[in-house]
Amino acid sequence: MSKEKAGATMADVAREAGVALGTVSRVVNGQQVGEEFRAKVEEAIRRLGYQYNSTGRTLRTGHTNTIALIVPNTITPYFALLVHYVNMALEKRNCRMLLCFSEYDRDREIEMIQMAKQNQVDGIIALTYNPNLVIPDDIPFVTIDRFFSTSVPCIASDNFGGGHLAANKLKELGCSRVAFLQVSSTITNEPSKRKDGFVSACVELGLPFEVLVLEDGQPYTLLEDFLENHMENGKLILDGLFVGTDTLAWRVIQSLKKMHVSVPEDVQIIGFDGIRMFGNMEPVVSTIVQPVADIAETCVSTVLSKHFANVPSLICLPVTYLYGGTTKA
Amino acid sequence: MSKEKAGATMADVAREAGVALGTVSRVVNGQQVGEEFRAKVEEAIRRLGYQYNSTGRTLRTGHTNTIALIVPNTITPYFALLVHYVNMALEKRNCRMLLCFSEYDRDREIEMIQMAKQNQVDGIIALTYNPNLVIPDDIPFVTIDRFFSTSVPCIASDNFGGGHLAANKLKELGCSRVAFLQVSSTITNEPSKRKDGFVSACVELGLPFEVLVLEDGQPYTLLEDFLENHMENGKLILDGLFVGTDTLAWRVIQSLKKMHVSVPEDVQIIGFDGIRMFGNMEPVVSTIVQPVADIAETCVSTVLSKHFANVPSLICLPVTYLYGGTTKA
DNA sequence: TTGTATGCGTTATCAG
DNA sequence: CTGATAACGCATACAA
Repeated sequence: MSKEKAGATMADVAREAGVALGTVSRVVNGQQVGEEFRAKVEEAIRRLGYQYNSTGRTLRTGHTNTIALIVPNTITPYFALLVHYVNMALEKRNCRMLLCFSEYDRDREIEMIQMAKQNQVDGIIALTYNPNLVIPDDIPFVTIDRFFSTSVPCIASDNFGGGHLAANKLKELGCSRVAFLQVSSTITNEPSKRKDGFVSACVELGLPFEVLVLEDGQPYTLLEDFLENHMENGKLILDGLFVGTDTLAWRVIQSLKKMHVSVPEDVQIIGFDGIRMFGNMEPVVSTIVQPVADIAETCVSTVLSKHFANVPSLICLPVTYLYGGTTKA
Repeated sequence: MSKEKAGATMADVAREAGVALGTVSRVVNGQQVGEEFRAKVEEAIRRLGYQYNSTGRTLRTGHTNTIALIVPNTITPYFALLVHYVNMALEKRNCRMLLCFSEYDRDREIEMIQMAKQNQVDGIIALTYNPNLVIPDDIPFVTIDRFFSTSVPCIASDNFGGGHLAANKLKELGCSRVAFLQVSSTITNEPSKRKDGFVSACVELGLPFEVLVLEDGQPYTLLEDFLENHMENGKLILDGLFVGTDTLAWRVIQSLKKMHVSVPEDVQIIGFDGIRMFGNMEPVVSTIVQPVADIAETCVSTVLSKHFANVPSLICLPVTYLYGGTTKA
């Protein structure tokens, strides 16, 4: 009785209601329609159990209200957060998310972009690592954490400011000899500026510092070697560490534990990202927090911007310090 | 020279190549085509920079090679893992993922399903909590962790077996008085069986046990009260805890720390899920590991099954024990 | 094997 | 304000 047929179309509804196809479309899209007509159409929709089919509109109009998001994976907590907030920002605007994982594979990054275009997405938001990725110019494209050119908007945290903040915080907490530790990808991207900000602040503050940046393929043991080399009489001669990511900070802490160096008593540690236990509980380490929700929101509003051509080419969003047990309170 | 026009279609390619539209379609879809024709078409595709548009095919054939995945969010590590493996399993089959977050909101769960249908997805995989969710019967629908009816395939871990395993493990590790702790959602779902398996094994083993199941809205302090009530002379009279999730296990450990009870010396703790630090590092607690990759793979192969009607209505996948520092080694 | 022609469900233009 | 009709890009049944 209630459902006559599985795939009723607007044409079926029109026939059932005794009106024209166009009228049904107007009702469905909430446009101006006479009250009696609207009632007839709505009744017919109910009777037939009509379900809107977005494919027709896409074919006709060319847009899908769908944005592709390309990230390496969703296992890494930072990416998981990003995916979450991007999707929420999209949904607020009645958009869908096509989620793609590159797994740090440069060929896949290229395939995903092509696939997204074949699916007529209205735009692409991507966090990529392919050193010579070519950005399509026929579709709004926004990158996260990586600047390509002035015609490709890049959204990032204020990485430089974050490095600056970390150095100042360590100084303020009484550190007198610090180091910056990082595992860096081969490409130059915005996160590379964490070091620059840190170094700049150390110089300003007159705070003695060292820097160790491991290239992506190099073994983690090099970092442990660095720490070993800074031990004297069983004590670490550094009393403050700024580490490029929370993940790496965590590993460093495990290493220090094995070396019987206590955190934060012997050495204070600040990470970067703002990762929390189980996603929303306490922070894993004292850290510089990326404003993930803001980043996501900005990516979405940028990629959907009506005047995409006039959009800023680099937007850096402010970071904050968060105590997480690995610094003095 | 290379790109004549942004939106070349098969018709354009056909004209450029001097062949029929159908021939282009056949070439693009890798069907049998004469060698000379194929060459002409491929050349024209190259010249025009033709990009396949999947919308036309969807309109024509009704399928999208897209599956909707509905989960509460992606901040919670377990869901983030699930999303990851589902997407990988889909991609292996050349399918896309439309990711939807319900945020535990029952109304949103309903909206997401409707939205997915409007977007012509080929199937839906959902992990939901709406107590009276009505499952559409006109589209393949697979649920995770929750049995609806024999016509709706449910994929889950062997939760009962996991509870059993936890009890046996605690016994084997020398525990003599144990408890099960859980915060349970209001609906009955597969994870509810963790308790049943645990209780069943304790009875078999003659292991004294207690059970505390908090309803979803109840405050966590009730759990702390339970622990306090089992203190005698500053010592906990329980020496083994099986906790419904790793997240809760972690919170319990924090509470115990405040009560000066040490883990695993005074009390051994086993969680459930298999969450790791930063997604892929060491486990957070000793735990029963859900086979997330298998679950994802099974969901995908089930929802895409050619004979969806004949698919099993409940598939339970084996869990394993993993040492994570909160039990004796 | 290749060409031709139709229709998938919708939007938008144009008449009425 | 409503009705009729022509696209949108592609797959496919049918004719050649």
